Amino acid sequence: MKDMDIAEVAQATGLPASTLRYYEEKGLIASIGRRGLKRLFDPGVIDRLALVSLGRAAGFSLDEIGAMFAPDGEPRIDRDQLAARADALDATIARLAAMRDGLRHAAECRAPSHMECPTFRRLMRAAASGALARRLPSGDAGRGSTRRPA
Amino acid sequence: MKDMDIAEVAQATGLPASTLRYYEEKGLIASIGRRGLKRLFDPGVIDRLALVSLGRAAGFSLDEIGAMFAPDGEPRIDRDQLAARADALDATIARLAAMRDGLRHAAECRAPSHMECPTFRRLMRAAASGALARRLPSGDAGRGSTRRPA
DNA sequence: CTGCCACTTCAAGCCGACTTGAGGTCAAGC
DNA sequence: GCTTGACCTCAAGTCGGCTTGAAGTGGCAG
Repeated sequence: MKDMDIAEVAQATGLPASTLRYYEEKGLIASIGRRGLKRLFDPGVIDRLALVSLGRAAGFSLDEIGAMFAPDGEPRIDRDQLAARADALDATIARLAAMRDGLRHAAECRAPSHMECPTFRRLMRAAASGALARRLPSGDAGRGSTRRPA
Repeated sequence: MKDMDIAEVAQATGLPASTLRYYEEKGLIASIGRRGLKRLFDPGVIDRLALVSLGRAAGFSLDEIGAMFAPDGEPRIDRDQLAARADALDATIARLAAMRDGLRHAAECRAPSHMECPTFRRLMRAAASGALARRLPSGDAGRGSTRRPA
């Protein structure tokens, strides 16, 4: 197999063509040329896209993923960065596990109202204190969501 | 303490006044009146906001949270809904744990390049297949993010 | 009574990751 | 040679959860 057009890459990866164009624009992938207007991709782009998907699944932003490819191409991925992300995931997991346990208890609790269940109230207090607040793994790219330092 | 103005509620909850206005607009909280233009809140709003924070931490959207308060006020929360969310969290946790293990391994792996580490490659394949894709707990409010059924 | 400033409203902006739509190009098949 | 339709570009829209900014109001200290 030689080079692929965008439809073939889309087919192979399951990603819509619009996403592939967007990724190219962001510099995450590169086409090797054109036939007329049409982009031609090297089959290696498939692996590259798998790497992008992995990065996304791990919670990295597209910009962060872009930074992981050395400007000249190869996937220079920092092991410290991976370890940091793993730690962040651990923290997230702990947070989610606490929520899950609390919810599970509240779902099964026989108190007439949730407000009368001590576990539920404890959970509420934790949430109000911000201890359970939704913060994405790390990266901290300051979206409109998470609370500001006040 | 009688009723509170918006600054006091903000102070007590750590939420910015703009957020409180936004929540009121969405029907998540209600002011009990005005002094001039200024909103007055019943101190009970603090608990209500704790509940909202809890819902957010559990991954519910503001609309879903709004639906959990019966239109007439009280927090009628469906236990099935809580159980479902707990299950969803379990699935998310499993996914994140898999990622964490994979990242940790890749970070420690002595292969000269990540591409030569079988564990890393397995992870890449899983990500490419969509098995690790970021899908929010449930709710499925169809944001632009998660992949469409094709 | 006056000035101040904390509050108000309303519309618009922002973030990330894409999607969508209008309008254009061109390689290939008939 | 002509049509077809898959591809192209570029701008704008989407989604949720807020924030921000301009312009207005009015309770309360002095």
